[in-house]
Amino acid sequence: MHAYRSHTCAQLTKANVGETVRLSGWVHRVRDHGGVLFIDLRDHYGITQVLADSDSPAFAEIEKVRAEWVICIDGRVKARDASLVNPKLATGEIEVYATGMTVLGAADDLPMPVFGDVDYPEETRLTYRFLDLRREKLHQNMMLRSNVVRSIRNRMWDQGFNEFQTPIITASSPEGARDFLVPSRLHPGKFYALPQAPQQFKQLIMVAGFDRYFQIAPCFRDEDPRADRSPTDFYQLDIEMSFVEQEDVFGAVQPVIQGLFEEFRPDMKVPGDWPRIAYRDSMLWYGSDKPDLRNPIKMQVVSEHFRGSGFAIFAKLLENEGTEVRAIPAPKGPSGEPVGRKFCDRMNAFAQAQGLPGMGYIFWRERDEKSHSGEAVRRATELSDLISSLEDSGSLSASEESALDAAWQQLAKAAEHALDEEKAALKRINLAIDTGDVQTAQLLLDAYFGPGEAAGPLAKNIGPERTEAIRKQLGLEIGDAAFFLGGKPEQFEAVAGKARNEIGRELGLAETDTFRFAWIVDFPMYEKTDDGKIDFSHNPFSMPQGGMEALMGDPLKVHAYQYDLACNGYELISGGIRNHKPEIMYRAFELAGYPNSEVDKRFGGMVKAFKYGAPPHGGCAMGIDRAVMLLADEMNIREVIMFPMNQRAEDLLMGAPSEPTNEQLRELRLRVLPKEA
RNA sequence: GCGGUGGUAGCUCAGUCGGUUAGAGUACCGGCCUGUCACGCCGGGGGUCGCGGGUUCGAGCCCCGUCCACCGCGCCA
Repeated sequence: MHAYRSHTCAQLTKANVGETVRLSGWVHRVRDHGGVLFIDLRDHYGITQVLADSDSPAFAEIEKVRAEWVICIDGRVKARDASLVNPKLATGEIEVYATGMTVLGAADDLPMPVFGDVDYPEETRLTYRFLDLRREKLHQNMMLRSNVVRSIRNRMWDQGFNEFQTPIITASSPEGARDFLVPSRLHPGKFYALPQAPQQFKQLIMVAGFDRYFQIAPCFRDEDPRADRSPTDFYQLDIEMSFVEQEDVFGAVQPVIQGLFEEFRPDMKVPGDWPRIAYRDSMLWYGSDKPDLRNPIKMQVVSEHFRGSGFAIFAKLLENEGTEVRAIPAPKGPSGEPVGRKFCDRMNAFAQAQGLPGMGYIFWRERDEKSHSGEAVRRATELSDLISSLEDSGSLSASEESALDAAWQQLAKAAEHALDEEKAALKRINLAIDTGDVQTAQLLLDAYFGPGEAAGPLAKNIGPERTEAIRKQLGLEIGDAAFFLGGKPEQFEAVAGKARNEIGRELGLAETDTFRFAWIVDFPMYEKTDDGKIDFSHNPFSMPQGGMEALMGDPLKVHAYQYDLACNGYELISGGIRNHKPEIMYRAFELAGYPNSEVDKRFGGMVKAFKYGAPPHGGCAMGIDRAVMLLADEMNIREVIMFPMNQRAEDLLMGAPSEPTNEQLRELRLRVLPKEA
């Protein structure tokens, strides 16, 4: 017999009944009935019920065990009566009658239970991470992660990629984030850096001719965390390919990612059409460069409807250079419940909480028939239909002309008690029909006599014609609403994106059973910093679209061969076609204010390599932690990392960071400055 | 660095308008219990209400400061 076990806690079935077995594991749960007691014995693989009664020689010892002790049980496999079978357990048809027990590792009282799925404070969970990891959910998340990494490797190898390891202790590489530095003992006063990504190494691997590289690579960045961003370190699937254009990278990556998501979430849809969306469009339509496309809301520019309108805030604002008014359409959700004033006011408050002056809104409701009867609405619809068939035929027959005339007369009669402005509209409709201006005629018909009317303070200010034109542009109907934001787009875009999410969520518009992917492309190469300087807007390694020629014009108009893959509101992948030409690289840096000497100093190794025959190349990197988050349906990245840091980048279990000994500091020739008062 | 939310028993939480000795569940300890699988029943121990100050006859509750945690912003592909 093996020292610890003959079977795991998930293995025994009816077929083993009568066998003498040895099991080891943790005491998951004890149920002591006095004369008989049950232990749920748990290991990595599963749970087996152990039974002992007063006839068992081990009974007295077993009565003493407590939750999370590690014990070894000798016993006999016994079938359970049909009425006692536990269908929730794989081993539920049997139990093990204990004849002997050894305590392998006793446990103190627990700071948090392993049994059950109650939420516990992060601090406790992180301090006792080993207990948390025993719990079912985290244990499963980590197994998912392991399986995901295996699947990724297999898929990459199958596509002819080779995995290579790159240095961890290396040179600082200014990719944007803050470096983690490592003091050098052999070179006092000098420091290594931990790589923010294996960026330069993978490009060197391409120059070295290996053609297709990948690595599950650790990356280190000294930045503050977010729920979806681990401080200190995280893992990437790092990919690089030679002799490729952007679409080649997409073509290599999509089957890996799609296959991965299909493999681990068979319950979810993974549509294979991954649109390419320009960065500029993504910001306009979704207010984000990582849009959640499960939400169907697409924002639009509606400035023209507000220019010179009675809504002074927007009308004035539009007189300034670079301003726009954008609409967030809010169609009613699957419930069919009209989007009303209450909801609109709540969203307005949401925008204000995000620091905007507010969001104007319009909602469309059934026409209130105070000024004219429902008859007018019906006649207007008839007339509208007639006009549109007229538009199709192009000219009027005599019978058509008289039909139009009759319809018009009936409308005028039905609208006998109309308000003055409606009567004025009637006249204009007639005129528009006469001059063959079908569009104007229909707009006026719908605006003043259509079945729906626009409501809300903003609608009153701009009047029915403009609101109707907006409704038509946005494709909305009665029961729907729209929100409006104005100003310089860069100042409200992000909040608009959040509002879009919030509206989609509250109205229940978004899909819940789908992973929606999209490539976001054509990122700007440069951006203007707050103090008016030109700087790289992403990483400086991407090839500018248009090459050297493009770098001779306005830098802010240059797009880079730089792309992200967005999935359900997360940025899953980021990559680019690299700049492999030294002269273009020097120029690119020059535009950002770095002289050639600076390029040589910071990327000397790589630029030198480019001078000895560099292939065109490009690639990308996928956040492993993020991918597992999405697959595990977790909102927090710590749920998919074995030993994560807390919000202040501390490892509560290991006690990092910690103070070095004086000996260590002396050896490194370092002195710690006291904290400033 | 800034903003939001929170901090009451080992753990999860309740605690009304400022008012008697701060409660429940769970875990732990003791007793009973031979078919449970969140076993059940009886009893017990366990509290600097994050910390400091203030207002008040009286503070878990109100005020000021401070520390800690999480979420967000800044930052970060």
